[in-house]
Amino acid sequence: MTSTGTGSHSLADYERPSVAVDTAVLTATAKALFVVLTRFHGDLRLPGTFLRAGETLDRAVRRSLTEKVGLTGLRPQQLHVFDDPERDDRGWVLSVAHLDVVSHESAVHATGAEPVPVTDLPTLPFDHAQIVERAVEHLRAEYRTGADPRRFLGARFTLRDLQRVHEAVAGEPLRRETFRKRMDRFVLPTEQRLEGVVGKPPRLYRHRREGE
Amino acid sequence: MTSTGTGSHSLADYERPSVAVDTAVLTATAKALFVVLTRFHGDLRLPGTFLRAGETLDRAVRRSLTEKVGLTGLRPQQLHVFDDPERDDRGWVLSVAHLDVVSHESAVHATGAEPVPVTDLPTLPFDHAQIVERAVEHLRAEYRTGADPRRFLGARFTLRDLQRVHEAVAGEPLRRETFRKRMDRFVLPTEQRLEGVVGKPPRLYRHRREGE
DNA sequence: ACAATAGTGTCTCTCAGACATTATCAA
DNA sequence: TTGATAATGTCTGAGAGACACTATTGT
Repeated sequence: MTSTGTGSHSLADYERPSVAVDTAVLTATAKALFVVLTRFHGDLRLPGTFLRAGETLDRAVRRSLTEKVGLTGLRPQQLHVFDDPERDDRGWVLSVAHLDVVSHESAVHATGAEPVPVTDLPTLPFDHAQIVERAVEHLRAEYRTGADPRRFLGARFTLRDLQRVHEAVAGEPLRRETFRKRMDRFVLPTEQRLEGVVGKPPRLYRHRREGE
Repeated sequence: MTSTGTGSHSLADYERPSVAVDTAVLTATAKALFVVLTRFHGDLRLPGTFLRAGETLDRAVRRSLTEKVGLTGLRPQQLHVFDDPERDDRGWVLSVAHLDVVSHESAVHATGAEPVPVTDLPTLPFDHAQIVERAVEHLRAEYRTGADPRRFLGARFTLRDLQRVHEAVAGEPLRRETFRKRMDRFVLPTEQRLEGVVGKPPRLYRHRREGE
């Protein structure tokens, strides 16, 4: 909107909700997808905070991640607003759910962060379980559209490593040959190979640039 | 969330934003997609309102549509939260953008509603142009997944009419034979035909039910 | 007869899935 | 030499796009 209809109303006429942000920070290893939880009064939950005056949602998310789990430099993305008036017994609180992604190493080393496999979640408060579910589904949709849109891997990578990222995101094994063919559109082979490994040395690939 | 971190804070410690809802109500004719605008102080804009205490976003959207454009019985869907602290010079106002859909007839007859083709929008205030853009993109994505997910058409319809709906949503002409084959998964032919028309009388189709 | 619309058939292309084969390393 | 991994080739089936053809009506 923002129209009050007649103009006779002012913003002060309406009771205002508290607005919080809660973020599912996902990481991927070769074996599974993890979500970063943090401990509050002994229980695990998603990191979150209240939105402050003059602050954007994006900034509130990044501030909460810095404060709660010591993670920075991220690209939060909105997922959904949870708006049940009864969802928080302390009062009227809307929560804007977000998704973000970090490398697994950052998550493991961050103080206050406890990465947990998304397939093995503890009981979470509020709508946090739904948020994780939406975040995973969103990430899966993203990874159906490209090689490594969230850049879990570096500039050069083997197709095997890329496949393991996709398997972690998808939560199921993928056929090797089909996967390679599907990635053909998104990656280009380089002349480099990874040396000193068992088996034929794998070629390193890079992301395909605009119209290559 | 909603975690305050230490527990020493209460909800009252934080300034709270006003929260509004703004809705892009879309309609489709054989020729184009329309969005329902309403006039406020002489200018066109999307219908919207402020969220009230104890109200869900969904209810606020439906209330605003009833009040502003006389439309009811809809299924609003969240699109995005617009959160620029400076977006409304009356104060700190978040807007939760929504999408909804009505038949073109309802929109034309509704008092206060002015349907405008989405390809020919006037200048809109706030983020309303972005909201329309997101709504159209969302509707297009929906119509790529089924025959008539938003039920612009009735229980029985010709494939020609269905194609026209899809063309209005997509904003471009579609190939007839390809379209028919694609719809094969979603619709079933009935024995009825539409009589009294020029050319071979078209068969009426219906939506395919669970596992037909 | 003719124009107009509905509906079907065929061919090609692309892509996914499944299977087989070749290539190149370490141990 | 053997085991492990990388990379390629081939076949089949599904679906999209393009084109041609038949069917059935009103005028």
